[in-house]
Amino acid sequence: MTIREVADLAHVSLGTVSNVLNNPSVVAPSTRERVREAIREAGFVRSTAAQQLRGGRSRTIGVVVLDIANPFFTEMVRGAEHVLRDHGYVLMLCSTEESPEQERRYMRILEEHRVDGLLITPAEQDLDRVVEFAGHGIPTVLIDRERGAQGLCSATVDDVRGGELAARHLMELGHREIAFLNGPVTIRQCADRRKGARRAMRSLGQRAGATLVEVGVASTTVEHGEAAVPELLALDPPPTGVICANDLLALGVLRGLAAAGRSVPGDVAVVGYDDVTFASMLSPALTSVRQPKYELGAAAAELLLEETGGSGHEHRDVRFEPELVVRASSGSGPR
Amino acid sequence: MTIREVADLAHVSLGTVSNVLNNPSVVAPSTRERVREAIREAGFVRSTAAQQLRGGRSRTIGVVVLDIANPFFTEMVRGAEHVLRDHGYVLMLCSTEESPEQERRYMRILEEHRVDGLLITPAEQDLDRVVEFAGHGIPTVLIDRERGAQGLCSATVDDVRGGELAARHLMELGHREIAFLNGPVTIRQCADRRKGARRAMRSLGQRAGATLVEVGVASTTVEHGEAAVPELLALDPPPTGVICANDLLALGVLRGLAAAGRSVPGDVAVVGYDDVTFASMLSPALTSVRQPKYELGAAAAELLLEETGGSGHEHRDVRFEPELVVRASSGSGPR
DNA sequence: GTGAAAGCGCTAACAT
DNA sequence: ATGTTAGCGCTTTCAC
Repeated sequence: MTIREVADLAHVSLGTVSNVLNNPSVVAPSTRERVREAIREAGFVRSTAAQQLRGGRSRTIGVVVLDIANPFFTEMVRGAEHVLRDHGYVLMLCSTEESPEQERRYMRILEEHRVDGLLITPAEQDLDRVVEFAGHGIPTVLIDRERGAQGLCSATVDDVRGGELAARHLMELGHREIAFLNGPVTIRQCADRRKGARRAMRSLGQRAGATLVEVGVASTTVEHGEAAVPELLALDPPPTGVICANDLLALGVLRGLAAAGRSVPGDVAVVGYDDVTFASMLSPALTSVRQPKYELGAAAAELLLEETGGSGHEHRDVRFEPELVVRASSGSGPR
Repeated sequence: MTIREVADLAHVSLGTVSNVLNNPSVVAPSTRERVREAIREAGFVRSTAAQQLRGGRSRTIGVVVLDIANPFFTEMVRGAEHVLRDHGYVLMLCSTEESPEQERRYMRILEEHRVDGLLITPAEQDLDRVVEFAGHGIPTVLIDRERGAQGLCSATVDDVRGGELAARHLMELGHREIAFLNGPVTIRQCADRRKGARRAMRSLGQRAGATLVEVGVASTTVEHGEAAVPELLALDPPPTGVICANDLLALGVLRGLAAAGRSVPGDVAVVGYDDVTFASMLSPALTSVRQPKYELGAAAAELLLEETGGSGHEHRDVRFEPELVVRASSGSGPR
């Protein structure tokens, strides 16, 4: 079904059909109705691809996240979807599962699709690919990653601060042997949270003789968190507190600790990161660093729209502050 | 950057460039290399839109789910993404948030994008729109909704059975006043789970004088679950057990019950549905009806590929069985 | 083995 | 107010 066939059906030219679609006011009311009727009758649906070829816009936004299974990203995507759908965009969602290679593949495909914009939480340490992508003229907004010197926008949460909040909390409770269960530090969030924890360590912990030991896992999932528990427990001296790079890891740790017969917070205090919906309902309720997930996605989408809008856009970073939410899992100090 | 410019750069015709892209073996090795070099140099990225216009395929699959914030759908999408990405497809993800209107809007857009296939968990009761969509020649697979008489494929879990398992469990524990906290019954999952619960009621409960009261909410979210607690508690006689249409609702109920000072399972037993990852770690651990989420998405995607493949495809339903996972929240019977 | 040319469905500039 | 036309970037015959 093409515009051409609709035109024949309504006994007008193809240009007129295009006009009732894009510029109805210039068409005489009677013709307009006739054409609309023909469109309905024919079940005509215009082709975005053809529009795109002609006009250049694909009405499509690429969204690249680290892990669609993580409620953090899910909330973030929801925020972005809400603002973008109101502007007629549809999301091409890509979950890299923290693999730089998968990320490259997806970015390639998104470029082939000529997305009108890109929202990305990069899995890769250096931003060359993303900058290159943006250099091809596609508005790009980083999420959870500062734009740095690059000509990009970003929406971020202060992860260094967040890491600091978590570590400071455990130290103030009296913990001296703290483990940091971290994901790949190629991921900025992981690197920054660690950095913050270390900073808290230096400012508060040094005098007190506190130590921060890092345990790394390949991916920030429940499974990896659970699998890391033996290694955590084998540390010498054993940690009395564990900070997890996100709530998924923390959930795994809670599960692993329970399986190992350790009590939380009695034997080990646990702090997560993200404050996903279910964190407050876990057993024990998880102390976590809250991020404004929905707002982050929405802000990134707004930045993208602004940039797409064109005229006089200036790249900038919208920054949110994390907040420590204290619950049972961090207890009241080591025994 | 077009194929034309690449051709000029490599001093060949545009047709030859197309050949090295789509049919490299027919091009002489030396020319092929020259062209590839030009492609690299020029940073050429082909346009899916143009390919689509010519060839008809968009390399895009529409995925319409009820709620992206629900880990159930997230896992399902992951399953679908894994199989589809290996075939060069990218997903256009649309979350209707259980709104039929939003669903219609999204389906329209997906049709304009000429997606090569559609995976959908319908929010709307009747399938007319979906059938119409499929009638336009777009392979369509229903998820979590039986295909019925329509010429469609589907991947489903036996929700009637699941509802039955949940109700039977509570009755076997001795509960006689059971509430069913349900979402909109326009959603088949909700209707079927209720149906199963009622069936269990008839087969086991009648003699025992058990009753099943339904409380409905507008949307199956944590918030709605929590908000429904007062209504649940105001029931006369008050229920000793609550079955929730999904785990998100159950999580909300758990939270609301805690806020109201009721203990679970002491005062009220709670059963969820989906067995999302965090269900086992809630306090108390949630008894739930497990569904094979990832497999469901993957199976639907496979069906879609099969149908896209064309030749000799026969519509069918891939059916999975739910499984009751008993944990603390359902306790050992009413006191 | 390589090039020329038609046309996919649409928009927008221009002609009537 | 309506019609005509040139291309957007590509694939795919068909000729050379």
